Amino acid sequence: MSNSSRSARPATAKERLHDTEVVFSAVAHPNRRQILMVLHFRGGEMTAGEIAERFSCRWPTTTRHLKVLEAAGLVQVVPRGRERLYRLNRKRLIATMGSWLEWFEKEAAIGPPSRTV
Amino acid sequence: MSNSSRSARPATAKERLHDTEVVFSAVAHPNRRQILMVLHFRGGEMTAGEIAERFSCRWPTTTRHLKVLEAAGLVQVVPRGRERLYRLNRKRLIATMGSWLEWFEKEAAIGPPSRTV
DNA sequence: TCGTCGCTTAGCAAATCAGCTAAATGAGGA
DNA sequence: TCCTCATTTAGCTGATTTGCTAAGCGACGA
Repeated sequence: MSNSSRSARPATAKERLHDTEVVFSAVAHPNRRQILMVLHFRGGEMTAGEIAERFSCRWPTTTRHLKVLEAAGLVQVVPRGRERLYRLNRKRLIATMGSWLEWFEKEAAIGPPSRTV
Repeated sequence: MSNSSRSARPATAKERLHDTEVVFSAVAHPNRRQILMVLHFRGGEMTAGEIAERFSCRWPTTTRHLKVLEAAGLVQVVPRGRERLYRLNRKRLIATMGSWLEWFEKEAAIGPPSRTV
């Protein structure tokens, strides 16, 4: 993740562009959206196993989805014994998608951002 | 498009699910996000040619992106002479993505929607 | 220390996607 | 009528994605 939430300094345009890219790609898949939902509605924290047992696909497939979400900065992992606790990064989800969507809420007057895409 | 904006009756859960799916898939590609942006910041209406000339890829490729956006209900086409005018459906973009995102803004208390994904 | 549990990694196959070129279509103008 | 312009359709190719199974690995309990 090129995520700004890791550093104190505000994100550069390039970083924001990258964030948009990885987040939008991550949420493109229904199972990954579902994982985020489940995670959110179960309090924001679940082990890999708890997540995997809720899906029809095999465990390794879920693992990979989780890796995509992690790479997008939408979840973080905390190893706990032999389990892995996945934690939803709700703030990042809302910030990244929300600020993209906001461009369409303003009336089109000023002109587009320099490729915020 | 299974879009509710076409009929007067409120969308069923199944339709909303489908809408989420096609919209999120459509905005997953950077060029398609860019098309929506350009369209928005140029007033919401452009011909296929005006759109195509802003992109590095060939015209047929842009045409296909436009078809994806159209199938998602994010743009509508109005033939005008030998041109095709593409019109942004900003309301649908905001409604579909916004209402999905809203699930994460509420505190997780009530439980998830019945597979709104 | 040995087996099991929880999960990930490796690697394969099928499907989908995004780019391209070439050809087709349909409206308008000469 | 015939040509050209604006755009789409058809069809190919290579890259990426998503699913799977099998194997690996570290933590824990017996």
